[in-house]
Amino acid sequence: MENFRPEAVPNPAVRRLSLYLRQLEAFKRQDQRTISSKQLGESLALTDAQVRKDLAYFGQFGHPGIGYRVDDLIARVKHILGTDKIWNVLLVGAGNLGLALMAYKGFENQGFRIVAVFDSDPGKVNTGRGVFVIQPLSELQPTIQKLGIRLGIIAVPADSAQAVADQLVATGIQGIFNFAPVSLSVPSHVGVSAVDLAVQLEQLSFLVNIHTTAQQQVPARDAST
Amino acid sequence: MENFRPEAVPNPAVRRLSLYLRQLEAFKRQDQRTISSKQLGESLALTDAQVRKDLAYFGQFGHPGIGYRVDDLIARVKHILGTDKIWNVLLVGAGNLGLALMAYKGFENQGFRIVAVFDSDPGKVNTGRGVFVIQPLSELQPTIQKLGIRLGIIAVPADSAQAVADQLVATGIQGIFNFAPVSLSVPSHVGVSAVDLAVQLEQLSFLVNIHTTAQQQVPARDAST
DNA sequence: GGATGTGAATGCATTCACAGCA
DNA sequence: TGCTGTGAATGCATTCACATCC
Repeated sequence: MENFRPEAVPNPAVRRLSLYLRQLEAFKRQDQRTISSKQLGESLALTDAQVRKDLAYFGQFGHPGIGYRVDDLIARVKHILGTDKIWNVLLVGAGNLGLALMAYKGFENQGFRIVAVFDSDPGKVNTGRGVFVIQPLSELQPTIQKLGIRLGIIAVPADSAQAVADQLVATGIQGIFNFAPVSLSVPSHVGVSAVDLAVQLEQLSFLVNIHTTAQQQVPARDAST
Repeated sequence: MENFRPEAVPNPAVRRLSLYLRQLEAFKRQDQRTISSKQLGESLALTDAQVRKDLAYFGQFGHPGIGYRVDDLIARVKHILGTDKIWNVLLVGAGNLGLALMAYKGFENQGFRIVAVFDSDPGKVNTGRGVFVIQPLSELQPTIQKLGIRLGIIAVPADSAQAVADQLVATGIQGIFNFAPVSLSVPSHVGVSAVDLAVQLEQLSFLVNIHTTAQQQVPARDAST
């Protein structure tokens, strides 16, 4: 088995591993058996050296003169990322976002299965949403134990997110996927991954503003058609 | 006005600027008039030096011996990020995710207003979804010009995302907020910000796996209570 | 005294360039 | 020859530490 020291792997390399996996699956769909670091890099606008170094953090997967065997690399990357098996996941928050997440097919494809849904609103509890029955938060602990849940998704408003996180941590959950626009504080043994729409929107706004401003510096001499 | 060279600003600093803004608004709600880099940093688990350096990339906003005036800094950061005015935004894709985005109040609060919704499915076109009427993609160009839209959100399946991006670029859109799990390729004058659930999930899975593995190295001697 | 802004020093990530293997 | 894996060199971001100002 590949053996690597996680603390020696740069964070950006782990991010890119996900991108490699997706490209590899695309290449596989096109029946490509083998791929070079150059090809894989070009498909993602990265250098070949970057690709090789990233993969080498995790083990020796390539074959000099040949490249990487696509099937093999997919399997290895999935194993490294932990997506070679099913994760049972719970969802807290059955608002608009929660509903969209319940309906989202992508989770299942990636090996993440939402198996329980919770909401603090008594009006929502025990109503069915698709295949899910919404439970009260008091059921967190027994449900987690019964179903062997290790990951939780937080899709509640900002002001209750930290409280929900605390509850999840108390039940022994190991990872939190946070959609609320706040930085959660959790013990170091709990993993957190966040989707922060506010931050992303502001980044986009900043990017566009820069371009617009740069344009203004070269006053818009209309040279069209 | 503050004047900074965008190319001299590290990307991570721009990300953190968004976080600073959110904290500043929280401090303002608690009627705090002034804040030091130390306070601001602690609230986000960053060092004071980091905060000062980040802000200094954009101008001189602080007062030695005093700190930063909260109101003032909020206004300046908003101006830098470009969220001190309303952005008209269009949305392509009226599936589950699109519906959630239409219902999401956070956009409006941040100064992003969805003013038009498009979908390629003829069965959805001209149906109303809340306050929105879904238009066919053929209406992109005229709508963008009529409403002065500069940003587009892509909430369509992976296999049509690049085609939609190409159409948006062709209409002269300046920024794209991409929810589809693909790396879009667009000209360099078009800004892209992406939310990639697949990548985020895999990061979380990786994080949790590391902790689990580390735990296994010290075999679970139960020392509870 | 209490705080900012910033050059200098450190640390981390990427790129280079090449030895070595199929 | 073609390609990987990797030490060495570079480049970028963070942290330190201090001159400066209210």
